[in-house]
Amino acid sequence: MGQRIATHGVDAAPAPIPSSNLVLRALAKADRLLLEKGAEPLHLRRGDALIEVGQPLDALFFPETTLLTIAKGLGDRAEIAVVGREGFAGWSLLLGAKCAGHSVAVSTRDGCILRVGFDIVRKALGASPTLRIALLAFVEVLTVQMGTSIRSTACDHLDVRIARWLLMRHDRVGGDELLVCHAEMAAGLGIRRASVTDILHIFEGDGLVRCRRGQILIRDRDRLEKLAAGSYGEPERCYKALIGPCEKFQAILEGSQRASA
Amino acid sequence: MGQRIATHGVDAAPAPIPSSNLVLRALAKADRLLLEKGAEPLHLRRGDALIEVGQPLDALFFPETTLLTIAKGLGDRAEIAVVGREGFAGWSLLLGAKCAGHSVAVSTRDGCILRVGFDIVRKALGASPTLRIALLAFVEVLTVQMGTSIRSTACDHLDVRIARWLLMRHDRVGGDELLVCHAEMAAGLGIRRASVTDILHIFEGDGLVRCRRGQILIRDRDRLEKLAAGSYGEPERCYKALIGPCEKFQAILEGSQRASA
DNA sequence: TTTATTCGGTACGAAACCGCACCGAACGGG
DNA sequence: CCCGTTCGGTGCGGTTTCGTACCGAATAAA
Repeated sequence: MGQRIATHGVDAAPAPIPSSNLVLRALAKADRLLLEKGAEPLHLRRGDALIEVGQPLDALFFPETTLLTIAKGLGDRAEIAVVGREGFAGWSLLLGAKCAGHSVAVSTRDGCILRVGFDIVRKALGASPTLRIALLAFVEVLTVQMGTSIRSTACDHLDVRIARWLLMRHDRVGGDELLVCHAEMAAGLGIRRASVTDILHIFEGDGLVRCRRGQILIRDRDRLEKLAAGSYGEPERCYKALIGPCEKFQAILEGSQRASA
Repeated sequence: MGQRIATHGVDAAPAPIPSSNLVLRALAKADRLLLEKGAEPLHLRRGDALIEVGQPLDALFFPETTLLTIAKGLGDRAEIAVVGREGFAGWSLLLGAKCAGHSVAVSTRDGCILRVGFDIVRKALGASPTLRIALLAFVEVLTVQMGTSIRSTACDHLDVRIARWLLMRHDRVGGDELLVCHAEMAAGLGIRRASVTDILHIFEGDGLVRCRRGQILIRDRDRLEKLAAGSYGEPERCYKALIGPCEKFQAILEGSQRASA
């Protein structure tokens, strides 16, 4: 609730070109320039809200070094997707919506994001048929991710759901360190904070993770994947097939995000 | 499973034109004809599988008098969406996917559906820019529906989830009669069959529904909506805003679906 | 009509989670 | 360095939901 609304344009750093966003990187050079030219780089802080439910949508947001949490609901707010620099937020715009059906907020340390106003997007889409195809591919990945979430939430026990949550974060962050508190995880998953603590303890006892205050270190990714088997992996394979190689989405280029300390 | 794979073309009834599918009806006349001309009407039976996970996608399916269940998962299969004649299945094709990421099956009494092969769709999309916009609008509605499902599944108790399930079916069916068995509901929701039975009894005691074997009668829709408040309604409002009026998706034209008895 | 199958009613112990609440430790701001 | 705040560890009773299983009734098939 004490969420700052992102103040567009403030802290406008020099535009990082070429962007490190993987969707932009996967574009044909001409298409990429169409978007990057009109892009407005924003420096955001953890907790900043980019999109609030019901507000008009007017831009796409391409994370550079941030992680975005897409959430839904007023009282009980639950995460419906997580987007790092392998994707973008605001896709509803491409599908014809005028207002946001969910909220988007920054959920990692401070970082950068590219904002592309919709007038620019529209013009670019008009100029390039291949651009639309590329952007819609990520929407497909998202629907797969959401479908997997539904199934997992409905059928899986908390340990599996938490493992999945950790893996998805891990994919989208440089290094093995996740900066989250248990309460944040619990809210995203729609469960008790204490349940998160309990299960993380079990994970820690098994050597899967290592926890400190506000931080979780991933120590044995393979076994986490094994634990989440059936509920993890499909969206990632889908991404690879439609957009490009990912492994860990962050592994492709490292080193450009150690600027916050 | 004992699912029949749909045998395309068999039982090809005379093409019902204009279609009773609401997405097609909402199209501009020219756009609609583009699709309907190449449409192949299929008569399907309950349980028929239209799309199986991993198989190549090659068509869109516009329900006329059927209800489609979109499901995900191998062992534990859960419903991720339900589509009646207010929408269509196979949307991943519009987003660039070549293979199905989920399964689609018929889940009401026998009925009709229009199959439009993707070569036709592609040609039509090339010829009409407005057609793409119209079809993508339904994808937006679907993402909203899926997001709502995630939140509901994560945060709501079973009675609310079941109420939501009933309402969504009721919206997409002519009349107040749902033809489902408890086991089917349970599978879709990823819960126990006995839990469904128990909660339906409570609903029945409150006068919300009336149950017979393989059938549920909706008796007090208003109170069902009140019960599901917060988890029901948003996708429907979204539909109205993007595609057209709906109220109950079936209320618009009645009478054409009493042909199965 | 008879028979096989599906469907729903019911029960009961066990497990998973929840709600709540308390408390110390770690951390950040003054 | 002190103090207010956030974060995590922990406990416990209470629900909710599960797993499983059995059995009669309704229905479809023979």
